[in-house]
Amino acid sequence: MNDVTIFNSIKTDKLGAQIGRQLMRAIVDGRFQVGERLPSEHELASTFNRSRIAVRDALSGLAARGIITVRQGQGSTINPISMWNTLDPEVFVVVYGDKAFDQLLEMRQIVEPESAFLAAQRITDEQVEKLRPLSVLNEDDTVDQHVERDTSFHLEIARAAQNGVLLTMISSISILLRESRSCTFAVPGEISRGHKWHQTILAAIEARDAQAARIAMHGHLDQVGQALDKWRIEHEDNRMAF
Amino acid sequence: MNDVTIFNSIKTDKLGAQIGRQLMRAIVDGRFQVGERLPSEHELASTFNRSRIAVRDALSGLAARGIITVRQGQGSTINPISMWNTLDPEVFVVVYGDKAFDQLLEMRQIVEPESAFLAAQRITDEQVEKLRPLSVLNEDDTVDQHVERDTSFHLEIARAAQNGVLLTMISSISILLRESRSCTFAVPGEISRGHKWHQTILAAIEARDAQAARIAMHGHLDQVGQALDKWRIEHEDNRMAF
DNA sequence: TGTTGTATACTTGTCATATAAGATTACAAG
DNA sequence: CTTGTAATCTTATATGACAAGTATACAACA
Repeated sequence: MNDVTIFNSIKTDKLGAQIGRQLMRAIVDGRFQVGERLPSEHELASTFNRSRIAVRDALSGLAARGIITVRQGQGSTINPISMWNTLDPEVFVVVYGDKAFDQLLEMRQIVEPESAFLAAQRITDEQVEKLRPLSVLNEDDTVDQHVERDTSFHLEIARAAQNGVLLTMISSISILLRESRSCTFAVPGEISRGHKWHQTILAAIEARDAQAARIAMHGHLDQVGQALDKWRIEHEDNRMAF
Repeated sequence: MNDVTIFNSIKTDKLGAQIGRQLMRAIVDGRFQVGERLPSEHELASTFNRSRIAVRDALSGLAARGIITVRQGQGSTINPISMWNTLDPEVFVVVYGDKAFDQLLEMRQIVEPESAFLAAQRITDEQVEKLRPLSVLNEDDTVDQHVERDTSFHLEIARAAQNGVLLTMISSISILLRESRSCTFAVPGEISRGHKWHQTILAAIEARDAQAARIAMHGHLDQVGQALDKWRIEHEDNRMAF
């Protein structure tokens, strides 16, 4: 009855999702060209040796993510990548792999300082109280707890900015950022550095000093970028082994 | 055989999408609480007087957008709004209605100047050639053509910024912005003002002057905001009629 | 009292089969 | 060259069935 997770969760994916992933992988790998037609549902059912229902599940999943367009009587055609919903985590990991950290960080550096800026102008007293405990990073906690706390802190700031679109964007990024955060928190001394920056940001927001909040958030993200670089240098030899 | 579209396209939505929209509307209207269970597929099939297949289509659509979680043996439960993919156009229009223009514009003012900044630094000669014709706004074209051209121009700049995440964000916004653009282009003189700003932005990017590109994009969006205000004043009386 | 097994009823997941309806093609009729 | 039509692809929807996960109540047991 302890909190530690010993066993991995048993994978219980629906058939449609599994088939969908295989199809997505095939599309991303270029086995089907943009504009090309996929095999018919009947054919796919045969090749995967599953029912048409399962195949339809998979196809409707791909269609919902903008990857294909299904039309009655005509079949399924592959959409240009510009139509894909690459912010969907399922799509993102396949399209970008694990090496999108730089792009994500660059995006954060564009959006999050402004998020802090607006938050400092618009945050309510209630939201300040909610934000304060989230700013603490305790050395004794586990990596997962750090990731959780850090994510919540940045999300709460976005919420305080009182712009639903901004909040949605940042939370989309947050989901994709989980792995990156695990890496940076593994760098020695990063927790206390992160903690100090969080306090600086919090103080600026509490004081309703928008400019200071923007600058502090920018500095914080610079520090995150440096941590990411350090982590990479430390793990470069591992990658060379492959 | 002319280009002008006289007739509206016949709506040919799939049953699942229609049922899904009705369910989404019911959820947003608060007829079901967060965490609550939806009626079973069988019950829903009865109430909508459709097959279970159609209902399952609808539910899997909602699940793909993060609105509900479907679990075997347990039914479908409604997720907290933080899990909803509100960037999905289908979800966005229901959640935010038509009055999210301000939030969208604020988001653009955060993201797009940086998009132009990065584009000026990273654009290739080929991309400049693609961008140039898109910058032209011709007074003789239809509103739809303006919207199309304008959207492409801003998207191409985002593409030139060479950051997939940024591009995806801006294209997500673009889809939601279609209606807003139709409004602003209806304001007299707005086409030529937009044209001039586009030329300014293009020139800055062509000259690889990142600072100038950022400033120009910011000015352009300020002008769009003013146009939106003008449009609102002009249409205020119409809204009072309701 | 508290735990364990079990039956039961409810849920979604998957399947096979059939029919409706849109899309495409070829081709005959005018 | 256009129009109508049949054939044949495709997906859309319906029906009925069974498998399998989940929750609950309750008996059996310690």
